[in-house]
Amino acid sequence: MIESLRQYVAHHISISENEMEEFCNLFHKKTIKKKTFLLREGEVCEFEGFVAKGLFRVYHIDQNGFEQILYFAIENWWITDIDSFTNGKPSQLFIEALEDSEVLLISKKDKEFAYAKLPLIEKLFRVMTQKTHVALQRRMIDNLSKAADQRYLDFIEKYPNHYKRLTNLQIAAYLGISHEFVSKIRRKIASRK
Amino acid sequence: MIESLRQYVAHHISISENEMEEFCNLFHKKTIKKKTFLLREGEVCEFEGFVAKGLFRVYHIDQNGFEQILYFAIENWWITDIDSFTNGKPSQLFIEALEDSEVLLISKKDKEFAYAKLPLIEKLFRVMTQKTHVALQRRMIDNLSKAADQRYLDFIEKYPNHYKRLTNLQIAAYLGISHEFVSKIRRKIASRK
DNA sequence: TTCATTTATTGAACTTGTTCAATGTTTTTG
DNA sequence: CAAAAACATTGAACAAGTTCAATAAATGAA
Repeated sequence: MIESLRQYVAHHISISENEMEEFCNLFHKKTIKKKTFLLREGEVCEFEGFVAKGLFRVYHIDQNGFEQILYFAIENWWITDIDSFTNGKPSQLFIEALEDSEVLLISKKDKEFAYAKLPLIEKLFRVMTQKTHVALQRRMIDNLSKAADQRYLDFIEKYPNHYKRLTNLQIAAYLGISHEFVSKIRRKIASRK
Repeated sequence: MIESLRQYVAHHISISENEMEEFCNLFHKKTIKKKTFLLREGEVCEFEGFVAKGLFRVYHIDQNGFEQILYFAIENWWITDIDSFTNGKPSQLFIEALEDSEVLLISKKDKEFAYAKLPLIEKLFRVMTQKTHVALQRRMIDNLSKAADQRYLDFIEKYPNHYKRLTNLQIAAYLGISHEFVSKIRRKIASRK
């Protein structure tokens, strides 16, 4: 399963086999069962994780008990609470496996070691963070401008692989609408075909 | 006006006077009049800018001609289109001065030069990008969970200095609601005091 | 200062999305 | 396999936010 991480790294930067080995050795494998948590609100996030297998949701629960899903992470995605991880603050987020999953975790200390020893790793994470940020900007704009049915269509078009593995409830919490309304959108879409 | 950039840098990292000088010399001053553009949709964003004075809006115009404001930048904020700047793509954004403003611009080449020569500068931008990202995550969650009136209240509480310098129309485009509804929210708030 | 332009307010009718409750369907688990 | 639990669908009543149009207020430029 470390193989998928190697491929991810090789796809983004060119480093020697030795460096690759050294970097990948900083990660620890963790197997995590469906419906269990990698992180809960209040805990300090001590890891950055690469999803080798499975599906996670990263979400927040507001004062009224509603969930907002920040993102879903499948194979080759990274999961962490950046704010908690980098600043050592208690997290406001939950990270939960939605399927039996496997994840490769790196600690803060080891990540800093990697930055210091392997400058290209700094580049790897910088590029990744940037991409994530651009995607979130795009999502913000779409949320500000598009109606729920369009956002639903965009979601299933943009993430066809996620979509099949998610329930209406989860998609609703990502789109910021009620799951009943997701049902109604589906019906409407089906009827106009 | 370079003084405000020096202060910003000094506040985030510890570098020598020589390094500070070298870094700050990579920036070019630009004075920009109210209602003029630093970037328009379709152009490639060739700069990263530090606002020394004034106020900018960074926004997108959708297919229906509606504006979505990604953020407002006042003194000590940075402005750029990361996606366009880092990937050399045509921008989907507009950056417009809402007041007569002064901005310090650095080119991509000079920024890379700084990264190569002054490792702490890499840290500076990494921390900044991270903060920006965390703030956007927070905003995303709030947009998913909170009603417009609460978002309006949060906005004026969080950005009291922006608020005074903005019109209802601009705040509406940031919150993703109509400006008429901003009026109605204001009336409601005023009446319950 | 004055006139033109932009911005803000208001109301009425409308659209989008929510809530609640009931029912049916699928998935999990012992 | 059967029972329980989780998930999905539907409708009716409601709430949140939009749209359009009219008017008032503020700002800016000559």
